[in-house]
Amino acid sequence: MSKQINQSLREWMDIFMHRSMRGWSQFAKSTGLSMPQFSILMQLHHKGPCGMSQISERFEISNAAASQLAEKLVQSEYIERAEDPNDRRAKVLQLTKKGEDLINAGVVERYRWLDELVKKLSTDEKSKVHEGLSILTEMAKKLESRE
Amino acid sequence: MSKQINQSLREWMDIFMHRSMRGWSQFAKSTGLSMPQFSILMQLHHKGPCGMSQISERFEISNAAASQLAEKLVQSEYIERAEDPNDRRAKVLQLTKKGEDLINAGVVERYRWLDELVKKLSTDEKSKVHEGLSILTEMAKKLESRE
DNA sequence: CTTTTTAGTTAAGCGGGCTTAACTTTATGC
DNA sequence: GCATAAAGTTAAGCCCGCTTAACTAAAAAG
Repeated sequence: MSKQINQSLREWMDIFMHRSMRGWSQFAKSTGLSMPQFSILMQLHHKGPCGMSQISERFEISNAAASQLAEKLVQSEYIERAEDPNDRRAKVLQLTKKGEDLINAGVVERYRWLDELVKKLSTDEKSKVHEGLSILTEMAKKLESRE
Repeated sequence: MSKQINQSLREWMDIFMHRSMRGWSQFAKSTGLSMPQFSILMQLHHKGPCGMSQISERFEISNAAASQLAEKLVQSEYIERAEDPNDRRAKVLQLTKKGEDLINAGVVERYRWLDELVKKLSTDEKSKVHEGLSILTEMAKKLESRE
């Protein structure tokens, strides 16, 4: 059984990742942002506001690099860089509305394929898919919260 | 129902994509390859051997860029660039064993998280997940083959 | 209160990806 | 067969991300 499920997981990832990876980088390009810049936006969207050092840690780049990337995103008004009230050395980076909108547009575009896919499923299939994914998501969240 | 399933799909993608995107780019970096170079390997792995023009089409870059990237991958022995026997202008790019091994190592590393996740599931949950994913994968393949 | 550590910025310089443009070689259309 | 189109390659030049190194400013440690 474990083999079967691993098999099906991998097959799915293979297909899915291919679509989404290429999709995201093309979307990023179409907005004029580089992948590193875009990834920072994604990250802020996913994990919420954070400081400069968190960026450099998560992306494994130097502090200087993070600072420079952030600067460009501030210039293009996708993020806001404010002073941390609790520590005046630190900054708080967060998405502006423009930034949020951009990511959401990307999500919509990216999932169009999935919507098409779902449309083709029967009601019964849909509910099975839903059930399976809910289980995965639940567990993923549980694990993530523990890290 | 359609709303529910879309919801669960998106939640899952959100989590999953975050992990895998960051994961892949870090893995690529650890191998010394740039993302564009690495993406080409992924692509060859996923879609099999192809010509130079297919690369430039799929990645939406110029022919020159594709050629230069391929050159580097040939140098580092991740791919092989042979003359197409049917058209001597064209080339056939394909992964070498070294290239295959690299991608597979990446896959293993990337899915370690998933394996952990699956381990935590009960037998019943596993079979439900398996069922759901199989349905998705089937349909995805059907759609893909039609493009 | 001084020393040290931490957060971030700035600038110089390297390497990489990408584009355009000029070119070679092979296939196709007429 | 000759002109044209197609597949790749090569080189020049640009922009970008990244690193190191030197610096500022604020917090923590003593």
